[in-house]
Amino acid sequence: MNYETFKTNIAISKRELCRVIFREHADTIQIKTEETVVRNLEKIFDATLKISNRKGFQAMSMRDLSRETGLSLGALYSYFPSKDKLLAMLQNQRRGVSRRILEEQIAGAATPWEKFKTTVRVHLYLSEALQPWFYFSYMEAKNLDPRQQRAAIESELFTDGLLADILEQGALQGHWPERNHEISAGLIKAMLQDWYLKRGKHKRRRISVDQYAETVIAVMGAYYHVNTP
Amino acid sequence: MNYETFKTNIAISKRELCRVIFREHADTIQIKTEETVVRNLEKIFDATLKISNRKGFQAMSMRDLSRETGLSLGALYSYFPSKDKLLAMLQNQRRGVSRRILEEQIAGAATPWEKFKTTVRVHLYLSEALQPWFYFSYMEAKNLDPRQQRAAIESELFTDGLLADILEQGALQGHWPERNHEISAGLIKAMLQDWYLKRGKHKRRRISVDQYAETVIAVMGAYYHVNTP
DNA sequence: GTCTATATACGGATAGAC
DNA sequence: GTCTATCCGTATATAGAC
Repeated sequence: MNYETFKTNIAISKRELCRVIFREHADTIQIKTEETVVRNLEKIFDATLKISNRKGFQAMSMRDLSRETGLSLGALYSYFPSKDKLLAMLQNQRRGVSRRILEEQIAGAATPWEKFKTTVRVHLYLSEALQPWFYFSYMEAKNLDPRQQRAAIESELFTDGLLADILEQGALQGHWPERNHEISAGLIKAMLQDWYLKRGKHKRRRISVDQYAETVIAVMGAYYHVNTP
Repeated sequence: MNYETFKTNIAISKRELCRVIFREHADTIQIKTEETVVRNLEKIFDATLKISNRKGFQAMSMRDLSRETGLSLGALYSYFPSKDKLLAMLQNQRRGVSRRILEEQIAGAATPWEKFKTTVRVHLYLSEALQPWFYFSYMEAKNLDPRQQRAAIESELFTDGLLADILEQGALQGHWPERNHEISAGLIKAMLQDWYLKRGKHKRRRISVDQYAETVIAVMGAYYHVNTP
């Protein structure tokens, strides 16, 4: 698998994400025509991510958002009840989709090493396809209310746990030596997150997501004594 | 070297940092008695980091800061001319100190591998000693004005360059094989930054900074075929 | 040096016309 | 569905007393 095949197979369009969000928030969204809502939600989310990722969600005023989307203040408020809820809408959905795709893809891998490589690649590919969403949910996590902050932390620990379990499995099955798999998982996660946190840097250096994935795999392969070509 | 010895040898007290900041900003600080300024700056910085690292610098109001420091709004404004300048004061100083200490320590190491290990350890030890400052300057970098944002990016690239140079040197001297050292340096940096970005997680898992340092060194040692005990 | 009181602007959010 | 006009709270920053 590489990024190209992933993109065509998965097709997680922003459009689709917006449609899901609309269905889940039909109660708080005042407009009822699905096509209109999806079209405008996409505009709103794009604009929010664009402005927030430059100067922070708190620093983005509703007037900024109005200017960027071309919608009036009043119109904006018929798509979400408050600025805080807008934040929550953006945060939750991305996590659910990522988790589902990640689990589906891992299930298709046979050995622990295959599972490991799949996790690394799929995580990177997801964050590549939805970079502004990933960046946003990392940087704005602390602006959530306590309840949702717990959800964000749990989600962080979920990937860590996934990776640690795979590494543990491989050690139990004798594919590689024992290590502190919890620390390893944390280090891998750090490398995966750096891909979307420093996107500008990687772009400037002309590093492709596939090249990055293979390097992360090679580094951990060496540490776990897995022979890689 | 371990964290204990580092801490006693270096003694980068917050107090000292505040004193340097005072001297550099003597023109904009209205109060002139050094002892008073240093004492209050320490209170102000501690409070700013505490509040900002919880809910973000933008979300911290001057009234929050007044409450936390015990100083009135009026008093606060005699220590800095605007909230933005306060942000800048916090950002700049930390970088200068870190860079100086890092370069001093690396100069004392003989081989590329020793230099590498020193860089990893010193970076982690610095961020351990000044965790709130490191976290803050990472998370709030985007709130700086463009001029200072460039300085922050340069500082990011400086550590990357330092690491890449060391790795390059080692390859040239035949200590290890050729690799894409630029990517390697980025991955290492990501692991180093994760230490202060996810401090809560590491604390909960009872991972010590020394244990973390040795794991990062072991991982990259394996990738670069360096024999580690 | 530090305080209280206040000027002034800008923020989120809503009402009601079209 | 979308707009304009506006309410009202809270923000940063300053003036001037002590």
